[in-house]
Amino acid sequence: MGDGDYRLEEQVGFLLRRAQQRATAIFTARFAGYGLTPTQFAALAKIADEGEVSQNRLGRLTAMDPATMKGVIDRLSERGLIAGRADQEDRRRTQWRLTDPGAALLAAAYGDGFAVTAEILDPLSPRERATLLRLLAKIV
Amino acid sequence: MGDGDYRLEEQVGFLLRRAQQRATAIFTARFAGYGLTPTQFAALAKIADEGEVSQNRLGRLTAMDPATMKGVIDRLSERGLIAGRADQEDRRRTQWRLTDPGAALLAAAYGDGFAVTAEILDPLSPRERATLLRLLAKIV
DNA sequence: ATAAATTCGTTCGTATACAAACAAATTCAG
DNA sequence: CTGAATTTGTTTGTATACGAACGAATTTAT
Repeated sequence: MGDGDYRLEEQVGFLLRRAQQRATAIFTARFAGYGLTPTQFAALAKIADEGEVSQNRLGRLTAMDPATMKGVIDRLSERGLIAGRADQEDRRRTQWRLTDPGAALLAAAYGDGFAVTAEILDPLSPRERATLLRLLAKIV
Repeated sequence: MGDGDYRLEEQVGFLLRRAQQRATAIFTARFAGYGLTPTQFAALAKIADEGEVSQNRLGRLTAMDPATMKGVIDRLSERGLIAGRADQEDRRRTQWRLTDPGAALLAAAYGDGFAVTAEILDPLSPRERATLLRLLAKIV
C-alpha cells in the first residue's frame, strides 16, 4: 500500500479521538465547579439509576474495565459521594450506592450534563444530531 | 432538572467515548505485531508527510498537547524509529524525522491502517460512512 | 532598542484505559 | 458431588491526556 494515500485527518479513528477531546474539554469546563470527570459523572448517574450496584456491573454499565472502575470508585468513595457495603449473598462483591452528599451533587449537576451534550452538538442541525447519535450507536 | 431524564447511553459524549474504545481495540488488535499505538502511528504518519517537523508542530498536526507529545516522541525515539536534530534557526526546537527502520515500519503498516478504518466502519453503509465522517468533522 | 508577549519544550501531578496475572468466591458440568 | 470454568475485584505496568508551572529562546509592540 502506498504512503501518499493515507490521510490521517480523514481516518475515522482520528476523528473520533479529536471529537472526544473536544467533548471532554467541554465537559471539563462546565463541570469545573463540581470537580467531576466525565467518567465519575457517568458512574454517579448509573449508580443513581440502579440504586445499588456492584463494582464490575457498574463498570459494564459505564463502559469501564475493572481496573479503571476501581480507580473511579476509590476517588468517589474517598470524597464521600458513594458508599459500599459487603454483599451477603456473594462475598466477592461490594454493592455501591450514592450517599446523601453524592445524591445532592448529582442532582445539582444533571442540568450541566444536558448543557454539555447541547454544546458538543451545537454545530449540528437537529436532524444531523439525531443522525450522528444513530451512526455512533451503530459502530459502538 | 430532574434525574429520570438523563440517559447516559444517549449522551453524545458517552457514545463518543465508547466508539473510541472500540476503534482503539480494533487498532490494537491489528497493530499488535508492530507494537504501535494509534498515537504513535499517527505521529509516524505525520512525520512522513512533513519530512521534518518540530515537536510542538507535530503535536498540533496529530492533536496531542506538548506533554503528551513528549512521551510519544521519547518512545518512538528510544525504539529508533525517529531521530531528532537541533534546529539551527531556533535553538528551542528539535526537528524530527523518520529513520530508515521507522520509514520501513510505517510503509509496512499503512495497509493495516486502512484495514482498521474499514473494520471500524464495517457496520455502516457507504453512504452512512460518508455521513459519519462529515458530522464528526463538524463537531471537532 | 528594549520591555512585553509568545512560543518551545520539560516536568509534575492527576485521571482514564487496558493488558496481564492473580486469589478468592461462585457457578457449571459430568 | 466435585473438579473445571467463570466471575469478582485487585495489583502492576504501560500509554495516552491534559492542567499548571517553569526556563529559555524568539517575536512583537512601543
